[in-house]
Amino acid sequence: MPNDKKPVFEGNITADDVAVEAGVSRWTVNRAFRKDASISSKSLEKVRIAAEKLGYVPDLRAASLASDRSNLVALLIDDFANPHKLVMMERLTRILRREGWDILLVNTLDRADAGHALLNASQRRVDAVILIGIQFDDEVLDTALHARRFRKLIIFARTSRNPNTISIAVDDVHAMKEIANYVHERGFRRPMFLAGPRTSSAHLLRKETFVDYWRQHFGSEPETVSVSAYDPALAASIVETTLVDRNKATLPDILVCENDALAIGATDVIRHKLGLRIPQDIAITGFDDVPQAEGANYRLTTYRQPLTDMAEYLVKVLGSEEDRDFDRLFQGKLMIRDSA
Amino acid sequence: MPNDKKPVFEGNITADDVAVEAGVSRWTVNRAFRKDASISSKSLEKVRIAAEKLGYVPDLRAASLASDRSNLVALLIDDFANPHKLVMMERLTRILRREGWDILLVNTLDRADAGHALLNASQRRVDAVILIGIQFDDEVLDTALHARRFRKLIIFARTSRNPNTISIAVDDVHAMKEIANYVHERGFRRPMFLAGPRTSSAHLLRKETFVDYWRQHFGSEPETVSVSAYDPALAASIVETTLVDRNKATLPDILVCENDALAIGATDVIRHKLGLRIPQDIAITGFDDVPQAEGANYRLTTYRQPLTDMAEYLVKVLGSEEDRDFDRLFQGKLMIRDSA
DNA sequence: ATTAATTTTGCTCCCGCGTGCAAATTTCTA
DNA sequence: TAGAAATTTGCACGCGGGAGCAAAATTAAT
Repeated sequence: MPNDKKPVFEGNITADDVAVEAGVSRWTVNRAFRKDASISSKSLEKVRIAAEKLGYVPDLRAASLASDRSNLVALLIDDFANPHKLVMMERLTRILRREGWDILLVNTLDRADAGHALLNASQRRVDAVILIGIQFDDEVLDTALHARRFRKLIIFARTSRNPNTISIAVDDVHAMKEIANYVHERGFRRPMFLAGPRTSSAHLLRKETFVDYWRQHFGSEPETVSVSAYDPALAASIVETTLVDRNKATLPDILVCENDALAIGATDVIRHKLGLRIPQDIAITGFDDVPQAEGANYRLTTYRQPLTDMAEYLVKVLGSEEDRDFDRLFQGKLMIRDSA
Repeated sequence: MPNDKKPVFEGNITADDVAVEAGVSRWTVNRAFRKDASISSKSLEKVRIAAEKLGYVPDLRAASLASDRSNLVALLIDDFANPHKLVMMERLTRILRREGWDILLVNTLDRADAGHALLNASQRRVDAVILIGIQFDDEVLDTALHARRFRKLIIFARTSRNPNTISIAVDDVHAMKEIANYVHERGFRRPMFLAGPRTSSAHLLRKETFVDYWRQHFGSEPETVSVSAYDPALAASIVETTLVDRNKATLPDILVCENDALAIGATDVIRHKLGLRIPQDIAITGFDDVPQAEGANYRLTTYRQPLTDMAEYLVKVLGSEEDRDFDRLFQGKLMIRDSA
C-alpha cells in the first residue's frame, strides 16, 4: 500500500508560524481570529490564506487562560432514565452551540457526587454551570456558591428559591392548576397523584399545587403515591403494587403524574398488567410532552414546556454582564390527547 | 437581612497564593495536586490545609496548556430522536468521568455541520474525539484526519473500515445472523426489513446481513423499507403508509428492524393504526435493547449491545499510548421476549 | 560520624494567546 | 499636498502551571 502513511498528530502549529507565513506579527494573526478585533481586510486575507495552508486553529485553552473567559459552560445532569432529559440536552446543546458556547457534560451520579461534579466544572473554569437534575438541593447549592468560582449557577427546568442562583423554569403552579382544573371539569372525582422523588428543596411544586386545588374544591386530600426516581420502569412497578388488588370502586378514575416518565410507566402497567383501558377505566395525565407522548401508543394528555424559549432565554442570560435577578418562569401549554 | 451578602466571583486564587500561605514554593503546591508527583507527606499536608483555607483548585486550562494533555474528550452526537442515545451517553459519561476524563458534548446537527463540530473540538485541544452518530461518513472522517489534530478518532457503536479511526462496536454481522436464524427457525417466511438511513459509509451491516441470509436460505430477497432517521415517529409514519392497504396475504409476518427506535415506532402504528396484534398478526424484532424494550408495553425481542464493556474498553484505549490497531468488535446477546 | 544514595524542593524556561498602549500607516480635510 | 484624525500594527507583560534539571535536605550505608 504505497503512499498510505498514517496521519501523524502534530498539534504545534501556532500563531507564530502563521505570522511568519503571512508576513505579519503574531498579534495580527490572533486578531484575525477574533470577531471584535480591528484589522485591515488586507492582512485578514493574508492571515486567512496562511492559516489555511498550515492548518492553524486558535487554541481556546490559551485564549481562555489569557482572557479569563472560557466560553464553556458545564451541564450537570442526572436522572438519565427520564426520556425528557434527552430532549432537554438536544435543545440546550443545539442552541448553546449556535451561540458559541461549548459544553462540558458532567453525569452527576447522586447527591454525594454533586460536589465532585461541581469541582470538575470549576477546574475547567467554566463561565457558568447549568443544573438539569434532581439531586441539587440547597445544601449542594450552598457548597457550590460558597466556592465562589462560578459566575452563574443556573437551575434549568426547575425552580429554586435560592437567591444566588438563576432559575429558568416553567410555572409549575400555573401549569398544575390548569391540569387540575381540566381534571375537575372533565368530571374526574377520584384522582391519584403519582409523584417523583421528594428532594428536600428545589423540587417541583406540582404535587403541592394539585393537592391544594383538590382540597380547596372538594375538601379532601387526593391520594398520592411517590416514586423514588423518574424512571418509567420503577413507576410501573410502584403503580402495579399500589393498584393490583383494588376493585373498581377503590380504583382511582385518573392518575395525575408529575411527569411523562412516570405517566408512561403507569400507562404500560395499567394496560398490560392490570388489564384496564385508558382512559375508560383509568385516565392519565403527564407533564413535559416527551416525543413518545404524542405517539399512537400513549396519546398522552400532558403539559408542554416551552424548552426552546427557555433555552433561548438561557443564552441571553449567559451573555449578559449585568448582575440582576434573572429568574424567570415560563408558561407552557396543555396538550389534550386521548389519555384523559 | 443582615450578613446576607451575595458571594462574589473571585477566580484568582492561584498556586502562588497557596505557596505563600503554606510556606513552600509554587511548584510544591502544584505537585501536591498531581497524583504522580514526588512530594513529602509533610508538605503535602501543609499545602492541603492552605489550599482548603483559600479555596484553591488547580486550573486545568493552564495545566493542559503546559502539558499538552487536556484530559478532555469530545463527544460528537446526532440522532437525538433515538432513545438509545440517552443510554449510550449515560454509560459513556459515567465511565469516562470515573476514569478522570472530562467530556465536551457537541450536538452535530447534520453532515454539513460535522466539520464545524470537529473544529470546535480541535480548538479545545481535546485528546480524543468520540463519534456516536450517523452523519460521519468517510469524507467527513478524512477531513478530520487530514487536520491531524486529533490523537484518536473513535467511532463508537458503529463499525468503520477507515484504517485511521478506532472502531468500537458490536459485531453486526454475527448479531444479525443470530436474529435471522431465530426468525428462520421460528417459522417466519415473509419478513420485511425496516432499515434506517443509508449513509454512504460507516453504516451498519445489519440490513445486508439479513438480506444475504435470506437469499442464501430461500433464494429470495426479503422486502426492505428504509426510514430516513432513527426516529420512532418517522418510522411509524413510513410503516403505516407501507402497510396500510395490504391484505392478510401480502402482509409480512415479521418486521425485522435495524434498531429499537424503528421497532418501537413500528409497534405503535401496527397496534394502534392498523389494528393488528403483535406477535400474532405481525411479529417484530429490534436491536439495542433500549430500556422501554423490556417494559410491559413492548416486550421487544431485540439484541443487547454490551455497552458497559464497550465503554470500559474505550477508556482503556484512551489511556493507551501505543499506536496499534484498537478496532474491536463485541458480542452482544439476543433478548427473546414476546414480540417475536 | 562520614560519605554515598535517595528523595524533595526550587527554579528556569516554556505552553499559546489576550490586554493595553505606543508606534506606524492610512485616510481625511482644507 | 501638508497636517490632522482615524485606523492598524507591534510589543512588553501576564494568565496558571508543567518538564526537566540542579541544589538542598533526608535517609541509608560503611
